[in-house]
Amino acid sequence: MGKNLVIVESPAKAKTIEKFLGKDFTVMSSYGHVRDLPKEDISIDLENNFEPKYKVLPDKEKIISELKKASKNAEFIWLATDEDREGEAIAWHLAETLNIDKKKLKRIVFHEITKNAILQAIENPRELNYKLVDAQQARRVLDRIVGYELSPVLWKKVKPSLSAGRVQSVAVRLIVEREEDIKNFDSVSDFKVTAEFSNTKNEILPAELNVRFEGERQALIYLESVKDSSFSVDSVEKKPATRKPAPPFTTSTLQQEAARKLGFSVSQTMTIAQQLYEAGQITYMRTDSVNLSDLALGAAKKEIESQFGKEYSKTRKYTTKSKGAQEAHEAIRPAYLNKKNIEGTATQKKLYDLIWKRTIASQMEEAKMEKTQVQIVTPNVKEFFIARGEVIQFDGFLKVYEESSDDEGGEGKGKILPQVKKGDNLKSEGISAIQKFSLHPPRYSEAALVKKLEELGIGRPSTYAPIISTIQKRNYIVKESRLPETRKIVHLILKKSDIKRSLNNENYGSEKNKLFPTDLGSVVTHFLKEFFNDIINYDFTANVEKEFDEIADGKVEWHKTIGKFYKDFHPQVTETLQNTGKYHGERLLGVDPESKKNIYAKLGPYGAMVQIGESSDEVKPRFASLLKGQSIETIVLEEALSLFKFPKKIGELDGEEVIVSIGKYGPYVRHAGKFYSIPAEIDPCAVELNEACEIIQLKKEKDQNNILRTFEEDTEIQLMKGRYGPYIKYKGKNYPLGKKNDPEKVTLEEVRDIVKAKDESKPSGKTGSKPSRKTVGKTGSKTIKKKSSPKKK
DNA sequence: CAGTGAGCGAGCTTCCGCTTGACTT
Repeated sequence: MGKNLVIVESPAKAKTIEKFLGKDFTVMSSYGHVRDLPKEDISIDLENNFEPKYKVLPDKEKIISELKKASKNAEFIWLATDEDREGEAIAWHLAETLNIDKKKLKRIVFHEITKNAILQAIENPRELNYKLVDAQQARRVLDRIVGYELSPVLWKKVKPSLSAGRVQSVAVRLIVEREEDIKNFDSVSDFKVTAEFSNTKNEILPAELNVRFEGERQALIYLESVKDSSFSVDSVEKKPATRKPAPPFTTSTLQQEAARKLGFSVSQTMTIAQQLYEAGQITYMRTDSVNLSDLALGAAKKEIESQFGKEYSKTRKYTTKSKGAQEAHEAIRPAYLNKKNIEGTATQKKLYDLIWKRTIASQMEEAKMEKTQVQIVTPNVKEFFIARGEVIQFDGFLKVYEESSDDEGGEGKGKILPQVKKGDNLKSEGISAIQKFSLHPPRYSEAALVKKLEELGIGRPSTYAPIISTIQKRNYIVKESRLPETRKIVHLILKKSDIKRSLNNENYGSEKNKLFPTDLGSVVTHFLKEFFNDIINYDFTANVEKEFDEIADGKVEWHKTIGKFYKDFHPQVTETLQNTGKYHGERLLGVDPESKKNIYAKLGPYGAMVQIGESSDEVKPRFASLLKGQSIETIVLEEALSLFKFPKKIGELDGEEVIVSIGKYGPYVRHAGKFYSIPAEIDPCAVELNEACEIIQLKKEKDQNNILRTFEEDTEIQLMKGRYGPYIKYKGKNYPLGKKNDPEKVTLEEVRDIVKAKDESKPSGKTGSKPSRKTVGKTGSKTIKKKSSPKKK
């Protein structure tokens, strides 16, 4: 044991640093926060100056006892946690928990994991910054109060087990409001006119008219007016332009680019980045900084000069503009810039390649272009055509990498125009006026949501991925794809003095992996907006961040800030609990023509439903659940009425009744005592006998196909094809076959052994139970039970 | 595996931000 103990947050970081320091230093890791407010209750003394009651996190007991042992033997303890609010707090919690003697404690910080930076840090130790620690305590206490006072309001007024918080509730709100914008969006159409012209060498010049026409009539009038016209070049304008590379990756921009270029989900990107980090291939992946170390700048320069030449290199220092950035780390970059490729899985290679290119490009010269704009006119007609082109004169960083963008566009980007000059006559090869519908605002993808949250200063690099999974787990939002719909659009084509009109099909509205609000998400958001608007305001976080900064600057005392907040907030909680009834997001759809009673759509205890009659009536109202794809916000009376028609007899098959109905697991067909789910894309209201028979037949075939093998000796055992490879199905339970066993060759005996082995290892039959071998001190008597709700996909 | 939807009240749920692993049908 060395006489110096250094503590950092991440074990991978510890490993690297240990190499830089001599044998007198032992480097250990805290694995993040070690102490926190226990989750069982609010753990803040609300009457007594908001004193937090911290406790060592249950899964950190072991690491704390190891750190304690090591710190006893050390002469000095160097707390080298990150230089930001959370890092300072971790250092303080460590000092407190390990009971470190003040004379032995040294606080050091570094922003880059380079030998120089670390040795320099060791030369310049400082004290703990208690003001910064207090800013973190304020942040922690505020989040706890908001989360643990708001959630119970939802339990009582909306539904049990719901959650609300400073971050998650705003994330859900963004998605709910975007969906409302889309619902309220009126698509209008106009006519875009494009043409292809040819010069004397028969080279094609594509162009667009300078205006769009409001309707078909105006478009037609225009086409008529140029039916027999001649076209000529009125002007050729050339302008130089440049394009600059994007800054190096932060967590948020990496997530966005990996989604656009590689199709990775936000959590997938983080998992792969973590693997690269642990393998020492990239720097830390949870960062809000675009800064590169001098070492990296030098390495990039050398790499660029040797690969592309001196003229391609340009050293650039980027500064962060994102709100609330704390910049404790470097940007995400390759650990060694001269390593263009790495060993690893396909996805690791792809992500590394992206990071390498982005980093290198950020240190390259800008691209130089010449943009050309040609105006093409017709005698006696005021509208004119514009052809745009772009010629790259020096590719610069484009040689390596270009950032993608979510929206299409880039007029004439990279398009080269044929040579023409003023006065040249051009021949029209065809002019078309095509109806264009305006597009509703786009739905958020995971990465787009992260981008928006970052803009609002909400959430941190370490939480972007968890936020997205939390609000999905809570069933506030869902990630879904939707098939396109088709509509007819008008095409008017003028060719050789002849105008042809046609109606063409256009696909629109297809969505891939976008975020949609659920009814629950909408209702909860509306509730919070009505009663706690200031908490889920988009600038709430930005405002409290300013106050945290004041605490960190020593201008205010943290208890005061929290006291001021609580004085306003808590009465809203008690007020809402006392004076409001249940909130179900009820919406009146109309009147039932049969009973003349009102029909409502609302959130019931089992999800969204429609209801005929009032809840207060003596006669119980009738209820029916909404189908997938329907929502409280958008369902109309007619659709509601058809939901009350189930269960519905639709005919007979083989002498037995065929019935369509809606159950716990969605719509189904029932026949001869068996149930067959109706796929989501089929509307159960429209299912008739023919289609029902098809559904039955299809299900039977599919079941047949998933069976890999059966055994004559024991028909209860089946080998099945599953998502995670072949598995054994036996008496309603599943057992993975294991990679070693070939489903074609395995014997019945071996299969029985696998079943027996698994049943014996887990006699309860419950899967995924935690191996909590460590007894948890005092709380040992209070058994913490995990909810046993198997998650459905 | 294919109903249920009130009200009462047992006992439970819940936050954000640091970290890394575990493991499915």
